[in-house]
Formats: sequence, structure tokens, C-alpha cells
Amino acid sequence: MLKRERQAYILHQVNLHNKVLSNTLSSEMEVSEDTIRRDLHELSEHGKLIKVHGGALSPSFNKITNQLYHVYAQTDKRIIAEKAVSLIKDGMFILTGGGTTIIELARALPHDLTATFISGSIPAIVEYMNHPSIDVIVLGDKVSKVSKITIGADALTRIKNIKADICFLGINAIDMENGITDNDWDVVQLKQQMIISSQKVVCLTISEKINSLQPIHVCDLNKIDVLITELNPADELLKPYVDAGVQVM
Amino acid sequence: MLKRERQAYILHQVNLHNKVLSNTLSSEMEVSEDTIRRDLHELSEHGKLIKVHGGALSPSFNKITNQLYHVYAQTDKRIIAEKAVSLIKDGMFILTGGGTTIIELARALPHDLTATFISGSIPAIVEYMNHPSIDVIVLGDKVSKVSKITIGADALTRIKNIKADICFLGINAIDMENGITDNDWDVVQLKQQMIISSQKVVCLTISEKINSLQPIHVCDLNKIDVLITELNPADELLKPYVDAGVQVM
DNA sequence: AGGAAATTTGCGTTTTTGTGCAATATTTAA
DNA sequence: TTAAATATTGCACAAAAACGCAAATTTCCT
Repeated sequence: MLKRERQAYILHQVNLHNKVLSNTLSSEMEVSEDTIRRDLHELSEHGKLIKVHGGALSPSFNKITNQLYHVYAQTDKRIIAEKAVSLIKDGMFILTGGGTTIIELARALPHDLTATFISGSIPAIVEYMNHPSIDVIVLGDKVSKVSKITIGADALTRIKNIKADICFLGINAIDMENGITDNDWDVVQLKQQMIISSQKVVCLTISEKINSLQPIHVCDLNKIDVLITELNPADELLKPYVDAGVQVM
Repeated sequence: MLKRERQAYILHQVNLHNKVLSNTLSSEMEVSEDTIRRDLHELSEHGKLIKVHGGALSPSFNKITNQLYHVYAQTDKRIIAEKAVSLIKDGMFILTGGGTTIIELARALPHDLTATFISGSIPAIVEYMNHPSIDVIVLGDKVSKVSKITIGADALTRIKNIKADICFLGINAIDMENGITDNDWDVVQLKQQMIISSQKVVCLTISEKINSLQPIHVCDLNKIDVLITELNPADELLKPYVDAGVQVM
């Protein structure tokens, strides 16, 4: 087998599977691992793949995971935030949780909006505070260093005494069977009470979290009024949720 | 599974859920927790995530826009803050108000301090929150856009139920005749209650504000235990206060 | 076609890297 | 405070990479 052939085959495999192993290639083509390594080295110098210990990866692989992912998620969250904003009317009482999606929502609020936002998320409060015309109510309690949100009995009872018009929750996982799930017990308590204390529950999430599962159950799908993702509501991925009666935006 | 694949997966999870646990990752990918820890260590050195006990957090989650708080007369306030820090001992319950001097105090706290800070000042809370070992209690209520502090009956009654070891107040005006005075009605309510609820009252101010007067009375001089300025305690300007029985630092 | 030069390949040796294990410290939670 | 979970450290071992060298192959030139 010629060197050119070999390298073409390697590239083919990399593009197909995003990954190749040196020893697999070596036995598949019956050449020494040394040769494979030299091939990989050469191809990686031309940027056709990324050589790593034990094999090689597709160059697109690294792009997605490293820099682009963050920006990409950011723009997605911006799209979500703008859809969410369209649900907010002047004079509303609005409960919000924490998380980066909520921060984006806070930043996307129109400058002339007059509404009351209630939250225990410190980063969200900082954003709301900088808005010229909205009122901000802080749910006081002990701050969780991990989630940057106030958690505890105090915050909980405070939410109990509220009946908000609408509630925006950034969620960590949602699937058809288990509904919304999360990974922080204290945060789950708050989310559950927020859902009870709101007339309308809106869940915000990037599409990657759709059909994923976390250890702690927050609520079933039927508690959710609106689900917002960056996707088109007609997207195939969202169809089961539409069928289940959730309004998808 | 290749090391890079693993790390890519970890990053993916972190960006997705803002948080990952070592043991979850370890069992998901069927490698030892040792390996996961090494991966997390490596990724955190590249700033891709923030390593914490038991797992890791998303770096974007931690970044709070606190570059806005440019502090007036900063070096003076730094001096004041450092004097104030010397009064704080491990395990204390500490009430603090708002204002730039208090922010400086928050930034000057030693990294190994373990204490509980109670405040309604959002900028101060943001600073406390970034400290590794102190607990933060937020006094919830409506946020005043002007002073960036929670004000109202709720915050007031909350303070009433506290007996703190010490209380740090940034003050706007102090003079021999009227004691401490201020210009914001709501903030004054809070300060008065904080003074009542603390065993020791420490006032922080730059010397500019010494012997000045504001419209609303907060408290008389005799309520103050310690007065801290950037000046030498023996300074002529401070002599009347020393004579009046205030401990000056 | 023949043969020299250049390239490619395989092999042994030495380094480096990745991983798991165990003993010990440190942190966290009860 | 104690007990459990998690981190750190040093070590061993295996897998892979790097390197030099010699044999094999291809290329190129007359």
C-alpha cells in the first residue's frame, strides 16, 4: 500500500469518525505503528488532523469544544432571551432563578420596560439593578457560593408569599419522561416553590440540554407553560414536547 | 477513550450544566477519579474551567461585572480598610452597610478568614461572594437604585432579629454636635437598626467627611465605638472625637 | 535498463506520557 | 469534635513517542 493511499485512507477515517487510533490503523493496513505515526505527524503539520497521544482527532473537533462553543452558546442564549422578553409586559411581577441564560435575559430587557423582578440570584440582581426603570426585589438568605443564589428556608418562605405573573427558569435538563431535573438540591427547592408561586412558568434552555437527565427531579412537564430554546418551534427535536401540550417558542 | 476526547467531553458538560462532579465523570467515562482530577487540573490551568472540591465549575459563571465600581479616593480607603480588617476575628458575625469604603474592606479581607457577613449592599455581597471561606447572608428587600442596597421594612425586621458581633458602617458625615448624619432616609433607617443590632459599632470614613453635616440624623457620637479614617489617630482633626470617648484608629 | 540518490519503512533503544494504586493530608459535613 | 469524602503525593507500570540506524523501496537520471 502506497503512502498516499494510506494517508488518504487515514483522512477518510478521521472525517468519518472524528477520531482514529494508531494501533487500529496499523493493524488495518498492516504497517508498523511507526509508519502510522509518521503519517499522522505529516498530516497534522498540514492541519488535516490533530495528532494526540494514541491517535488523532478531526480538526473540527477541537474548534467546537474550545473557543467556539462558548460564543456559540452565548448567541444561542441571546436568541432565547429575546424570545423570553416578548412575554414580558409592563407592570408584571416576575420571578427569576439564576444561571447564565437568565443573565442574558436580564441584559436583553428593553430600556423602557417597567416591571418588578424578584430573584435570589446575585449576578441576575446586578444586571437588573443596572436597568433604568425596573424594580428589583432581592430574596434574602445565605448565598450559595456554587450557584451564586440565595438558598434556605427564608428565601423559600419569602417566595411562598408571592404570586407572580410569570416565572423564568433556566433549566439544566429536561426530558419527556422525567420532566425537569437538576443537580443541586437547594436550588431545586427554590425552583419548585417558584413554579408554585407563579401563574405562568417559562423554561429557558439551549437545545443541547433537551432530552438530558440530572439526578434531582424538579417538576413534571405538565407544570411548564412555555418552553423556549434557540431552535425553531417546529424543530423535530421539540415535537414530543409540543405534542405533550407544552407551548414551545 | 483518548485523553483529549475525555477533556472535550468534560468541557462540554461544564458548559452545559455549569458544574461537574468528579465521581460522576469518573463513572461515566470509566476511568479513575485520579485521571479526572488530573484532567480538571489541566483544564483549569488553561482557564477552561474552575476546579473546586469534588468537581469543577464553568468559568463564565464566576465572572461578574464588577469593573464598574471605580472607587473614589481609593488609596485612602485602602488604608481605612486595612485598619478595619484588624478588628475582625475568625467566627465573627459581621453586619455591614454599603458604600465604596465597605467595598474596599471586602476586598482587603484575608483569604483564610472564616466569618459570616450580613449585608444588603449588592456590590458588597458580590465581593463577599468571591471570597473563598466566608459565609454571606443577604438581607432581602427592594433594591434602591441609588445606593445599591436593599431597603424597606423587610430588611429592617431582618436586622432586628440579629445580634452581630460587630458592624461596619461607611458614613457620609460626622461632626461633634450632631454625630453621624446622612442624606438618604431609607438608608438611615437601616443604619440605625444595624447600630442597635451590633455589640460594637465601627464607622469608616475618609477625613474629608469629618466635621461635615447632612440633613438626616443617624445617631449620636456616644453610639460609636470605633472611628477609622486614613489619618494617624493622633491627628489634630481627630482630637475632639478622642476626647469625646470614641476610639479612633 | 541500470544504478545512484533520495525516500520510505521497520526495528531496537531510550524518553515521555498516561494511568492506576496506595499512603497521607486536607476539606467538608454531620 | 469526629467521620466521610476528596486531594495530594510519590511510585510503578504500560503504552506510546522519539530517535538513530539499517534495510527496503521508489525516483530519477543517463
